[in-house]
Amino acid sequence: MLKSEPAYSKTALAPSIPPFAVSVEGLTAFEKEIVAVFVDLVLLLGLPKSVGEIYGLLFASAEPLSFVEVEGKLGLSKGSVSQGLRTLRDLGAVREVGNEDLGQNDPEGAAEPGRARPESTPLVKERGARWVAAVELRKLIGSLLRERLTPYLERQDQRVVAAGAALDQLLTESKSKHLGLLAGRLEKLQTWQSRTRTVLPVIGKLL
Amino acid sequence: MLKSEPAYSKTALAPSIPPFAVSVEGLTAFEKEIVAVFVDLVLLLGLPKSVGEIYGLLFASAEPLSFVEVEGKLGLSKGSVSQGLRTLRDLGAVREVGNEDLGQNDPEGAAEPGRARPESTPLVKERGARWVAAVELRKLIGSLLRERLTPYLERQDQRVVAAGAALDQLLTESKSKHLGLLAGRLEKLQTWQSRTRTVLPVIGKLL
DNA sequence: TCTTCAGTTCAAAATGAATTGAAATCAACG
DNA sequence: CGTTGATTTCAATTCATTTTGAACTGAAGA
Repeated sequence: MLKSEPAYSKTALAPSIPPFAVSVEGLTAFEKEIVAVFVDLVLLLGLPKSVGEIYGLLFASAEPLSFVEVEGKLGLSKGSVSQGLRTLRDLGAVREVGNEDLGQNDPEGAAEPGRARPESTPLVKERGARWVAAVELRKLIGSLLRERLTPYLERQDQRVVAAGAALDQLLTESKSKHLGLLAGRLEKLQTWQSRTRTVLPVIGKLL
Repeated sequence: MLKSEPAYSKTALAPSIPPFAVSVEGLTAFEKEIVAVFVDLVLLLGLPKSVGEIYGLLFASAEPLSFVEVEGKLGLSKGSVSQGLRTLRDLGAVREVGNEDLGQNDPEGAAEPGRARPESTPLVKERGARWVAAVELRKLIGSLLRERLTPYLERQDQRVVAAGAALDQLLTESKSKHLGLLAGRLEKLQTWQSRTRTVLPVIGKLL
């Protein structure tokens, strides 16, 4: 459901201030910095900027935020918020929590739609879900990396094999000469690849 | 320029990475696979596809290739080849070699009208440079990674510091309450960041 | 049932990096 | 020097992707 690709973006809505110009009017300095941190991280990993903005905002928020709050604070369109939240949920980076009582934070478990409704009590009557950042960065980064790296490694494997076959073909046709050199290079590719395979999990542990 | 003459249109509907590139007609199966390997690598690292194509072609070639050969074989524009070779040279991924001793003629021999190098004039008439892939993959990947990661890490450092300052600000204004939670998160960010710093060099060694 | 509003979908618009192409530059050679 | 061909430069274009926004869905609630 996700793909990749390097990309840069810029938020609309603030055409007047060229360089930094973010739509984020309503963010505190703290929130802005944290958002920037995650925007960069996410761009580095090839996800859309808006995804980083949303995660950063939730990470910087002590209480869960609603869809509408995210939309408003970041000045993103509904579409972007919807897709961004879904992406993040699928990655395990963000969690939906019941909206029962906003007084608390750090909720856990039980988020079923059929929650108690204190009748006639004032306060919240919003029905929308609320979102919190899942803060285990390790897992977050892990799943992001895995999501891109796994398909990548598979493709590369196939290609190296195919290249080997093609080279064998050339060898039997044996106009050989420089072919030994090419064989050597291909071998380098292979060893590098298998090394990657063994090293990556270790890295996962280390981080 | 002008207009029309699109000649080739790409499949705009295919969302994933299409394995077939329009340009590569004159490549052997071996070359195609190797090129694909490096195109993917390079895209993963956020560099332009053409850079991967060029490096892949050189990696798959037993002899050095000239600018024009690269251009022709890959069907890239001069501009792309120029920029790509420069990028690769700056990365240390590719090296310019003198064209004095070509040892042999063109690998394909089809397009080029004979080497026509009579003995008496030992020195080439071609003056263009020729290019080889620097095959130490370790260094290649290393410099690619370093090139993106270093500025990234610097920026992130600054931001985390700024976020800390902003949070302190909030703390002294002390509308505190949830702020402890935020402080905890910020700390997580800091530790994760320093861990990254220490782990990355290790990774560099391992690969 | 009707209304409202949170959330989704998807076609169209906006964006910005990669690529092109043509003119400018440069280097060797005659 | 002047020509020729190789390489660079850079504005214009293309292309892939993200973002938007309006129409839609569906559940609460009156």
